[in-house]
Amino acid sequence: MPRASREQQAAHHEQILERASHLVRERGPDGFSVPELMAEVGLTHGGFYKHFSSKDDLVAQAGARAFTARAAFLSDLVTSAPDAQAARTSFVEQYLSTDHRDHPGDGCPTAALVGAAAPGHGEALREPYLDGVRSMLDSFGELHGGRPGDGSEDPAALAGLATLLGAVLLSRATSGDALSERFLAAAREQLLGDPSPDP
Amino acid sequence: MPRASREQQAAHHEQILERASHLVRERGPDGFSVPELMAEVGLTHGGFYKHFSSKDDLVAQAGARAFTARAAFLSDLVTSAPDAQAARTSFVEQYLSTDHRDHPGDGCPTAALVGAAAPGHGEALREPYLDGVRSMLDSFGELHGGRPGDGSEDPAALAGLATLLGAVLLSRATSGDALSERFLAAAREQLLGDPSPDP
DNA sequence: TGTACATCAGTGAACGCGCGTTCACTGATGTAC
DNA sequence: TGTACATCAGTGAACGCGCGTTCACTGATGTAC
Repeated sequence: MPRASREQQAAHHEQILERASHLVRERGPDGFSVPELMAEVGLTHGGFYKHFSSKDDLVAQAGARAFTARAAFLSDLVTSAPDAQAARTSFVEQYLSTDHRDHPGDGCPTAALVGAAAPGHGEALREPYLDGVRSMLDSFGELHGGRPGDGSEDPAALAGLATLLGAVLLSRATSGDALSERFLAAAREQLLGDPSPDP
Repeated sequence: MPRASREQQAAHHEQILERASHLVRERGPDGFSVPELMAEVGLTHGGFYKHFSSKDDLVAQAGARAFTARAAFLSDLVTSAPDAQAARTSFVEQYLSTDHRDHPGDGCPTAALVGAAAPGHGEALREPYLDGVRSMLDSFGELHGGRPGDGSEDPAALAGLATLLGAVLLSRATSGDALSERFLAAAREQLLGDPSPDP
């Protein structure tokens, strides 16, 4: 496959970035290799550098893309709810679902990348991560009844996000044990006052 | 240094394990190499396999050691408090301190290893992690007024741990930004009803 | 519209590197008498 | 207590491997006339 058309090239770029945005959430920046990623998209590794200047560059873009995709998903979820109370319930129940626990690659990048954004793990994800956290605090803060754009100063939104994120990470780390579902249920109970199980 | 005495060998074993228990919390199981670890202890890498059968074996033991050391630290902290209420305050304030945020290598392994214990990252840490979470739930549950040994069924302890862990991880991921301290303060406020800043 | 040619997306071999692990070797330690 | 010798903790060169990255090459694409 030498010399793809511009259309094909754009499609390949899109496929690489899309696949990477899932892989980086599933396994972290060091959990997949450039040859592996390219093979999954049906290409060979050499062409990678026609699309990205380095793996770090790819990781930064894939991270940013994960946050954008997640924001769109949450926006849809909130828009399709009849009122703010229902939206908040949907938000929390989706976040604390076993589906979200079991599919980090399709899920919240704030949770999936929290380790990779910490100091000592490179700078690639730092800026997209901070933007993503602020955006999530804003959406969650509004559902809490806060003023738009004030999520990052609303203690209820900050503590609520910590509870959601802590519960899903603990639930993933204890997958297969009875504790896993209990973390999800306990966080749901605290945030919604509703101990109803996963549907 | 050929043929160390039994005393020296035991001391080396201890030093390797101790250093590894910090490194694995600071950087994760893949964040340090065997040659690096051995050099930090003043030895060469070849001798490593006289002490451990593989790096995975070391990681499992170093993880278990981190949980044991942490349990001892928390036990001291609780014992030195005048009553259960004061112990609970100490526990939460230590957990949500900037010192704990900035020194993951000396801190809570439940937080530091939450990513490495999740599925798809090897089995080495699975068992020590589950034991560690249960032990932490038990101590925290008792301070909440629950019955001894029932922490893993107490929703307040489960949600409380999720909030603590989520806050410290988000605080680490946003280090250097104003958000970092806000996560700690918001979680402290929720768990203690006390928004007082880090001393 | 047709032709000649420059461009460049993708290929696959090759690079240097650090990893986990192995192993022949060294020489002080620990033991047997 | 002294001597002879087997043991084995630690050394350091070497292994195969997969990584990120480079590069000469290919040949269809896209452009200029």
